[in-house]
Amino acid sequence: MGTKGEGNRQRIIKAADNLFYQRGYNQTSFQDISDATGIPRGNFYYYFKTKDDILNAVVDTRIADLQVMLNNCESETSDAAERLLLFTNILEYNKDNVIESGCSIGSLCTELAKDESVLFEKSKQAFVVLRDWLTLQFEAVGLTNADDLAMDLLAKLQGVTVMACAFKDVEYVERSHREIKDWIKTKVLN
Amino acid sequence: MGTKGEGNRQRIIKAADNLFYQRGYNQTSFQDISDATGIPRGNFYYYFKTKDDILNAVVDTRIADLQVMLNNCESETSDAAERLLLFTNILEYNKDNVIESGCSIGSLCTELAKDESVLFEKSKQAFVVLRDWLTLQFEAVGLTNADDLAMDLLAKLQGVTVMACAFKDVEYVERSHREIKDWIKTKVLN
DNA sequence: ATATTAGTAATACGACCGTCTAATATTTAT
DNA sequence: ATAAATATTAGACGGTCGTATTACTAATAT
Repeated sequence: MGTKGEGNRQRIIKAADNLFYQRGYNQTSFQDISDATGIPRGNFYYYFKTKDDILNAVVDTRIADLQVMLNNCESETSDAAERLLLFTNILEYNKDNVIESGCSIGSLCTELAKDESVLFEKSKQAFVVLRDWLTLQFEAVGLTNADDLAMDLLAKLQGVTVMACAFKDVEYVERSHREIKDWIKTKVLN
Repeated sequence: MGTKGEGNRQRIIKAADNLFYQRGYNQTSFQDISDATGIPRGNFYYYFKTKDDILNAVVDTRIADLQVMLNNCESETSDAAERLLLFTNILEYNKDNVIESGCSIGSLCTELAKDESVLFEKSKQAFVVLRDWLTLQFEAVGLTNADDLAMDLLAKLQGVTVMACAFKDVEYVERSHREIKDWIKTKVLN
């Protein structure tokens, strides 16, 4: 069965993932993906009915990647507070990409929120995964307003990302990362 | 001299302003602006050489509007701390739009950062105006790291905006607005 | 009144978009 | 070996995009 086919499918998704992140969904054409992969446009429709389907697959892989990252945080330590601190490292780990293109999830939601389409709901799913996981961790440290704190932490990360991308400031990212970790510690100690 | 012409020019800018906000820059066509104004496409090029020129004019009017708002904050009170609190009211004042389309400045920068073009630099100017004004206010209350605090406040607003737009949550905006005002108060009292 | 300018409007251009079809090649199963 | 299923490829389709050109009307100045 389609082992070679799956290879091409994966290559299309991976290239689309990068392009959607670096150029935006609407600004990425089939030709762009074709150029990036060497796979002719016509072949895309063997794997995906529409461009929307490609985005669906991209978001699914992004969510899967997130799950892996969250699982790594969980296997690293059983201390929920420590897990939260580990989680925030994505900011510093991806700081170069953040400065260049923002957050892959946040910028996609921001873009698709303006289309009032079903694609926005799909892009939102990645945020839901993060929100739910963060809520669990804040609950695990005994905080009652865990969901609020989950939203607050995500908002902090998104805010830093938007400003860092706008002003192309690496030091600002590093400083903000430290302050976010401090904020987590103060919340957790109460 | 062209009084009627200026009228049409203003109508084009205003319609483009709204459409760029609600649909994004790249997703807004000349046809969309034509439909919104009743002004035929062909007439646009009498006032603007390119679509980029329209965006330039839109950003200029947005900055002018921001200046008016900041001047209102200044004329309302001479207390810089109070001015900062007044400034944050834009979040609650525009909460319906925020939930639907995000921040007009932030989402534009996020979109255009992916084009690596000169348009991004233009869109960034609105952020610069806000950052400079906020820095002045934090300095006026005697804080040494005023520019950092200006960035932090903008990041808070942007973060709340992204999350509020993603989850379409009005109560979250209101709660966050209260917490941002509390944060300003704690910073100002030290 | 008439020449000149300012402003309006219709339309065409080439390029590119997402989509689709049909022909071909490759792999798999019998 | 051959039929069937899987996979690949090129090219055409209609539509829309930003842009440009041209003809037209309204206003202004001499």
